[in-house]
Amino acid sequence: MAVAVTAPRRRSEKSRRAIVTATRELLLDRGFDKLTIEAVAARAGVGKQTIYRWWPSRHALVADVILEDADRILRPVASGTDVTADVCAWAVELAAALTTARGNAMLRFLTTAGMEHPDTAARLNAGFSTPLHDSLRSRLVAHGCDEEAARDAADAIVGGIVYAALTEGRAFPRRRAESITRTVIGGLRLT
Amino acid sequence: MAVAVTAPRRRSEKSRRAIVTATRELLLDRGFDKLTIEAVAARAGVGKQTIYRWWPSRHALVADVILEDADRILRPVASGTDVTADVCAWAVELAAALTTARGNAMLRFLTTAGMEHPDTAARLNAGFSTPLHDSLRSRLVAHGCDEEAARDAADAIVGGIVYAALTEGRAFPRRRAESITRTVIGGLRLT
Amino acid sequence: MAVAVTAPRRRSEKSRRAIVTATRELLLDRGFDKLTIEAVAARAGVGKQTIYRWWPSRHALVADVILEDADRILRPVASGTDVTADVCAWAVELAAALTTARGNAMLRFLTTAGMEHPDTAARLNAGFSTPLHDSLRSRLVAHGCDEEAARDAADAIVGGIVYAALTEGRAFPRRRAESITRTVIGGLRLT
Amino acid sequence: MAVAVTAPRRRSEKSRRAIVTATRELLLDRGFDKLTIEAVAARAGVGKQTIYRWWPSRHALVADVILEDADRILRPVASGTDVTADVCAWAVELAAALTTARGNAMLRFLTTAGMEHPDTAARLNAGFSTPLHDSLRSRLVAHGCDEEAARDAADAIVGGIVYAALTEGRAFPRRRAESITRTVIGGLRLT
DNA sequence: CGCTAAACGAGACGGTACGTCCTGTCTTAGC
DNA sequence: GCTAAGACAGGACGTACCGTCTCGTTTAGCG
Repeated sequence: MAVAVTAPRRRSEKSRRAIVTATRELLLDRGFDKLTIEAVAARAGVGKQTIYRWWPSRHALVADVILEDADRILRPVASGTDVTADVCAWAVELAAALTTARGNAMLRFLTTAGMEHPDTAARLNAGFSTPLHDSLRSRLVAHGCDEEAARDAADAIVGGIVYAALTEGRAFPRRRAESITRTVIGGLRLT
Repeated sequence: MAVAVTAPRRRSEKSRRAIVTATRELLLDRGFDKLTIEAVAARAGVGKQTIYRWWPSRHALVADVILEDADRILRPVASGTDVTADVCAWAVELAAALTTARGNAMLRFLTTAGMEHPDTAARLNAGFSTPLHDSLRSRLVAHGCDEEAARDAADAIVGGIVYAALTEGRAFPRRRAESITRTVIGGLRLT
Repeated sequence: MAVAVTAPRRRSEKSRRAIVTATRELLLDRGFDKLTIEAVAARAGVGKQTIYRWWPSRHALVADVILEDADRILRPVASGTDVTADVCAWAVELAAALTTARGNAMLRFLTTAGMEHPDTAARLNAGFSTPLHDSLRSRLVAHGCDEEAARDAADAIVGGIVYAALTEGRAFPRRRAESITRTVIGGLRLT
Repeated sequence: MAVAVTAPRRRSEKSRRAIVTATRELLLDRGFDKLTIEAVAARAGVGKQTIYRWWPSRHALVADVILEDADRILRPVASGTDVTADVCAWAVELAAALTTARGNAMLRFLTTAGMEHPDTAARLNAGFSTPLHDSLRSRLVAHGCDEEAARDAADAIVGGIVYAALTEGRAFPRRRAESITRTVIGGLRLT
């Protein structure tokens, strides 16, 4: 019988939101490695300790902020009659999200934030890469693609788009997302 | 008219090597964001100014170190009779390089180092992503693949492998690199 | 202050004692300026607020602790037949009290605690310096010494011993207290 | 022949003076325990590290400042024909110095600063108590007073005045310094 | 071959931010 | 209904590095 062993530390929701908001704002207009805990605290009108009390590191804080915004990027693949069309549309939408100023910035923070601390990396994978990959893969499987091929195709499509958005930045043209997707899907045997 | 384009900068090669070596060592055993100029200077037995004289920033220094090691990762695609076999072998080799302790670390530094400073990012792209992509793409074109399809396939294969190596780290199994590659190439019309 | 002795303050005597005891202990084994309210609260098993409710500052708390221990140091001058002998004995006893580990520590806290806040200084003077001075002075007056000379001699003896105990610490030899006392008293015209 | 083994660490005299001056000013208008290293650094226009590089603690810094001002208080006893007059004059001057706003403040810092750290206490004793005591004692010895009596008388006079200045603050009347001095000297056998 | 200017090692400097500790106030859960 | 427990805004601590700036000391290349 699960008794509430963990004391329900009376955390101030107001402070939490102020901190997350301040972090998001600073992240967008100064970039990840100009982001300092002191600046966040000052902008949020909060003591530094209140940040350190609830987040172990700057990376973890940024991770939380990004995860809160995850749904701007993560969308399910539509389940219409034409798989290829659905997947292409989804891919273009993904590319679009990753080439907005905000989305591209988020992608970079995402990559950097997970770099040093394995726990943060794991959380970010669970919140991003995995759902992204899974939604595509399961859509393909639902259309008769075998598991392994679906996984490979998902790797290729997601990897192709994300890696391009990472190296080419906002210059990556959305239509190439469609082009890549078609090339990969073309080789699969679908119903 | 004071030209003297080739300024005979009397730069000490000994110091340069000591700095690059010290940076590489510290990078591998402390990680990118624990790397400090002071630590590099101390380990190299060099004054801080000597570093600042020749490199504008920590990112640029790391970029140089990584580029010096680039050939551990970049290999041309073999030009045998079987394109698929050649590309698969190359892909597996790439995955292998990116999943060694050193290679995976380098991939992460590469990603992080290019994140803040556009110039550094450009140099790193020119030294890594571009050659990687090009060597694969040109091999495909040489086999009758049309330009656009070759580019897309190269995006999918390189992206798929690199992105997986980035998110899954050393756990990424090399055989999946082959599997991805086959899936993508399967859809192309090759001679 | 200190009128209404039986003030019906709904104050928990248990907490008061726990706080004072904890303060005394921390004072003796960490020193005055390592003494923190949080540490006192923790050791006394008391909320911080309970301390702040009854004492305005750290100095005041320490003052209370010291005043509770005052009788270890303050003794009346014996009223035997030989003034000089009585005063010398008293002086040696004072020096002894001020050169125990605890007494010397107390002397220092006493001095420091009164330094910043005038009210605290006044309370400490009333509890220490004044009684010390008065008991000596009145004994001398009782033996025919005129008021002014008695006051000066008391200043010289008390000051001489306390100042020496302050500057020389525990190294101050008790017999010098006697020697000083004899030198001063020697100049007075006593019955 | 002592070669200058110790490297002459190129310390900035300008910074040193700025720090000492800032400390003195803050000490006088905010008091010892409101004195913060950060405030000193800010007022001196200096990095905190520059303070920490040369002084181990706040107490040590204050000690230096006080010692630089020592000569405002320390004066030799005049060597005229009348010992009593010379000593009285000296005592009144001492009392005067200790009852100016600045002198009294210094006396308190002196006492507090030496409280926690034995090294600082030793330096301050060597710079203050000892010279004060010695100049008086040697003057007495020079006039035929035996060593032990001179030491006791010096203890009584210096202690009487300093202790009074400490407990009574600026209210201590200078003429009482003379009165105490006369009372003590009256008991000595001088030539 | 000796002069001279640069590059060098060392490290002090004014600063920024760190992560920790404590202050004094305010809130809440549990006896 | 008190009170311990402790979260909060704030501020100073002492440390680590930043990037700049002298200091002497090599050292390379020209004159």
